[in-house]
Amino acid sequence: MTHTCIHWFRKGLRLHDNPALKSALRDSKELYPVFILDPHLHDSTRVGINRWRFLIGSLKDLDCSLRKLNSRLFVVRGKPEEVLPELFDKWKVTKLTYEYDTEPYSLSRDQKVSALAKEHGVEVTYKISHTLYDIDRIIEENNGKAPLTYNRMQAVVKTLGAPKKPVPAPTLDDIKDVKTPCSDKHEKYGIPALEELSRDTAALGEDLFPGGEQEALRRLDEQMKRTGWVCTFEKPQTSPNSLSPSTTVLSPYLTFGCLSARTFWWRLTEVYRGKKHSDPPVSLHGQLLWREFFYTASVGIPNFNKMEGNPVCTQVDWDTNPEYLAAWREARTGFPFIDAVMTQLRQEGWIHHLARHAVACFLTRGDLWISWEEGQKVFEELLLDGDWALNAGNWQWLSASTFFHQYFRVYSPVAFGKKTDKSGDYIKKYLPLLKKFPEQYIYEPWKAPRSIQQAAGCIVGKDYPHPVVQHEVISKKNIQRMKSAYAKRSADPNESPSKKQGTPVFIFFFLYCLYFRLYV
DNA sequence: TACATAGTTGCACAC
DNA sequence: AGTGTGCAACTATGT
Repeated sequence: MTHTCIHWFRKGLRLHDNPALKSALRDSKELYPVFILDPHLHDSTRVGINRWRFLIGSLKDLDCSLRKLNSRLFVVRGKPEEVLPELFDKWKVTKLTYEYDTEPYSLSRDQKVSALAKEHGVEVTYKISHTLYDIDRIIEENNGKAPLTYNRMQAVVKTLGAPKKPVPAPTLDDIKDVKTPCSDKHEKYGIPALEELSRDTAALGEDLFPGGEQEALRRLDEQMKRTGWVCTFEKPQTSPNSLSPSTTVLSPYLTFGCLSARTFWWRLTEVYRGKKHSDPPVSLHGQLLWREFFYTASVGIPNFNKMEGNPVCTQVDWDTNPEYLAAWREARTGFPFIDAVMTQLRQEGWIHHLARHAVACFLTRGDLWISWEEGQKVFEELLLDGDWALNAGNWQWLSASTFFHQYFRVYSPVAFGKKTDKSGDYIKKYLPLLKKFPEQYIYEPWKAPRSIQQAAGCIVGKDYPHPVVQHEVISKKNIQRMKSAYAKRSADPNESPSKKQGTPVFIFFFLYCLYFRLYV
């Protein structure tokens, strides 16, 4: 019991399965739980209103839980590399603990902070608890490279065994010898109000997915009670356009670390025990492994959130088209399914994974031929579960740039939604303007005769836009553009140095070498 | 080395 | 309603 310790919450906004916090409690006499509002991360041009609300909810919940342990949360405003050294001095800190974070910004930030801590005589301890495994170990186990297929990922993970068991949340007994100095002077470390962070609070809808660990654990309990559903869960069989979510919506809680992935994993293991159940990649365990897969890729592949300089990403001549991009972002492409999904995304901050597929394919290789990096930015702003690694990885997947290569499989902005919602109830919910269109035209209102448009009280071209593109025509053209991008990829050894050369070139080179070995 | 195989979730159309 | 096909034909991995 010697240290005065700051536990620095960044992600990992929870008490359960928080080994770094446990480590802080083990040998400290004073504890300051700190969250830093970092202008780099918490920037209102990049964080939408729903994500602000989720973050604030999570901080309130964390503060509440800490107060039950006779402690509290200190919310500090400023750059970590500036405010932490000040706090080290002010509070006479001797130890700093935090959860390991693999994002490039976090790694360089933490490196700077660790150096500063050393200068201030502060001991640094960090623990891995955001992911199921130590991501660096996965890469090591795969000969220093990130697996590029899920199959390979599974093989590698198998050698590592099951993920570690989660660490229980600290109790009053754990904290009884550790004090958190609290006084009125500390009021400046309060949790921010939404108005402090964002201007357009009027745009807020209902709080469907409140932030915080308690809500995360409640939601987990609720989902895990559905044992039959959990055991038969197959992601591709869930619906992208049901009126209420067809999946768990635990992703925002995993992103912010309100829920530990290992806690989720082991709860699933309990539910599965002794029962027939689905398996990865489609099962719920499989979903957690997908998360791990993209985290591994994001660590092992340089420039993972970019096309240029990303060695595994197919280089594509995407168009710069601000009009198309705005139409997509603002839900006015003229394709009701696409616009409904984009509306749900903006209003609620969560859309089904397959809905993400449909709009991502539409923006990139399917229709609008706009770079996946543009889509990535929009998702990062609007998704509650916007996660650096998963967002970059999935955008590469859907644009057939990395991981997925069957670019000729194109989602139809008309047909895809019909498979699970023939009558278009989802469209009618999010685009009430179209709610009087008959079923026959709800996915393609521009095909409705004028009289039907009039009866529906919605004229295409006036009240609702014409489709921005002709999908049947443009998607065929785009497949050919993808084909030529792939042709360049396999022809250019600089782009993929590990790839074999064009076969004829290789054969000539081989014969050339053979000739010299034998005759020179 | 060369080839086979699989790949979480495409679509349209036939039967 | 489910299954099979053509579409044009990709890559990473395993053997």
